[in-house]
Amino acid sequence: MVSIKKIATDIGVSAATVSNALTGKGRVSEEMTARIRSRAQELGYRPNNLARALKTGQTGILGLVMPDLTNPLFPRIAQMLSIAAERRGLGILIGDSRGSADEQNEVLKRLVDRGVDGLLVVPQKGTSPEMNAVPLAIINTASDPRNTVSADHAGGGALIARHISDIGHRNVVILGGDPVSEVQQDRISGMQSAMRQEIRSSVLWGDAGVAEVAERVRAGATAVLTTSDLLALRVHSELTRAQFSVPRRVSLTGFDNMSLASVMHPTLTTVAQDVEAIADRAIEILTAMIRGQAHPDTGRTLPMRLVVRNSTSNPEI
Amino acid sequence: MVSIKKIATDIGVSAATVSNALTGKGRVSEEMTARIRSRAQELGYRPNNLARALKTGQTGILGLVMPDLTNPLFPRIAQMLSIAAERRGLGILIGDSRGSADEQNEVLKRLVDRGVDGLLVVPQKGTSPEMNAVPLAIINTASDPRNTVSADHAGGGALIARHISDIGHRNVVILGGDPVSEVQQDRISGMQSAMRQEIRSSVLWGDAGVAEVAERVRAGATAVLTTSDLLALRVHSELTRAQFSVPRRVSLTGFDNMSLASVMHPTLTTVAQDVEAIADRAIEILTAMIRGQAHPDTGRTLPMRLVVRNSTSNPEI
DNA sequence: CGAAGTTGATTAATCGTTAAATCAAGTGGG
DNA sequence: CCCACTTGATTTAACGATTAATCAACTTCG
Repeated sequence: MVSIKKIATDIGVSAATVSNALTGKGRVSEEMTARIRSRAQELGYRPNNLARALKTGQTGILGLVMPDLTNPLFPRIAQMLSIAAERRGLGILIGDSRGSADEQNEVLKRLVDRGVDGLLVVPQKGTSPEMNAVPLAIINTASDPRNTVSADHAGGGALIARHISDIGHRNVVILGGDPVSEVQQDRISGMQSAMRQEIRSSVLWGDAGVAEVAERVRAGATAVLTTSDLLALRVHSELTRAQFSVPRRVSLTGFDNMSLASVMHPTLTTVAQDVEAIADRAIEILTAMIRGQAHPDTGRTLPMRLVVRNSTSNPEI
Repeated sequence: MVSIKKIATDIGVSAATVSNALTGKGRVSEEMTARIRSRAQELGYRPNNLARALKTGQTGILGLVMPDLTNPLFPRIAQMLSIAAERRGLGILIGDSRGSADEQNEVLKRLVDRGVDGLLVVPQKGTSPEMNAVPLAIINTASDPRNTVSADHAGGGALIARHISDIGHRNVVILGGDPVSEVQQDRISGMQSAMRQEIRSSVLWGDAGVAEVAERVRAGATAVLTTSDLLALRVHSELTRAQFSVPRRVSLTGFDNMSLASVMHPTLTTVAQDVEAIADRAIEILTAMIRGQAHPDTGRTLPMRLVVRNSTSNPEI
């Protein structure tokens, strides 16, 4: 490996001068800078980030902790984060917080031990990660607004509910996956708050809820609003089994606009998060915190977008 | 931050002794080791991995490069790799090789610059990553057997084809996503080689292929074998639109056993990769290479498993 | 009892880079 | 012509660990 010292002795100058020339920091003459730069180029010099990090205390690496990569939305977030980080010359070290909240904190510690400058966390449902060794940005939970970047889940719920309400439904079922998830709670309360007074709605949860949906439709519900596309797909199976046609007999909506939403039959009405914007803002806010600055967008949620497809229509009378 | 030196002066011993006591390397008395260990514990000492890495030349970090996280199988691989790595005390730095093969090589370089000890690569379709600075393990492409860990895609194709053939189909359509992908080619050639002589089969590709499937069924095909679950879902939409019932009129199979396979309607017959085993072996082989050893399993593929669900049945006659 | 070996610790160098302090030489001004 | 200032480079120390070499103090044994 070719080091700064090699270049130095090579040109006959001190290591400090080489460092200064390459980083443009100290005082080096134009001419010397040029000579050093070109020699570095020739030798194929690549700075040793470990040594640099040891000295400066900054690794240029962010830790990313996700609860469960099987949720298809998270990989998209991870990818966008990775792109946003790379654009700023930062790397991303991943940690998996499967299992308990304790495990989550363990992973955070491990990442800090590895020298990350900051942490990006999509928290386990219902947990609030703590770490004071380095700055920390939380993604996608609206609960803690200090350092959180999140889609406006409640707003998204409202969009869906207004759509359903606008096209004439008056008796709807809301289905959530897990009441522990604050995200899902936000989505549901958004739905509820946006529905006009005259609409009858009730909330079901989890596997039991999925099993009960057909019953509710039989009892008069004309629309099923779920908190995830995957849940919607499962409901669709149940409805098909029970011989209820979507959207003719019952309208169905998802959440998150995953790839399957445009590919299932019928295609699914849902709301989309602007994942790219979330990732970008998360990195922006975190790097600002690392620099010790406050970021103006901290705590503001990002709007969601209604995507109307073929799984919703007027209720038949 | 509490360093080794702090502990040293604290106890009144040299830094080297502390290092030896903590790592268990040099010669330190039982008693002194105990004292040092407990003091380190008290102070909450955490070794600085950067400093250690600088000296030893090993960071304990592996680079992971994936082509496209939107493919839902990759996140599962990433997660399993992350778990397998963590179990061995290793970290994973991610890089996204979206775009060209050039980009892929850029990412590899960046990771090496950051000091990774080795690289795990799921290559872009049709590319073969090169990097001689550090050991490199390739995942899921059978093309280059030296340092490759892969499911037995051809074997998986054979499993599916044999199943279809066993239950009586004699006229099948094979549908691939992209002929550039060697994985998909392997799957398809596996299907073809396992089908009995008397079976008529033809291969379609991509969007045009999806559009043509219904036509082929109308012309007498009774089964559609695809190279991915997502593709199968799209085909299912087309078939439904064309009023062909699955599996009554036509059987349909996917590949990879993604979560949607068990949740769509009808549930999808497919083949599963043992992702955990692949991840584990990949890490195992890579760490062996890093230690400079050869691993006995290098180049052997891992068997796939047939998962029969409701999308396949006897052809109606 | 002296040579050789063992034990438990210390010293000093090093990994590659950065940064503050220092220094030599040239420049300009009064 | 001398003092103050600027420029361009060097020295030196440090970041936090590891490791080879060294050393003092005991053991052991012929």
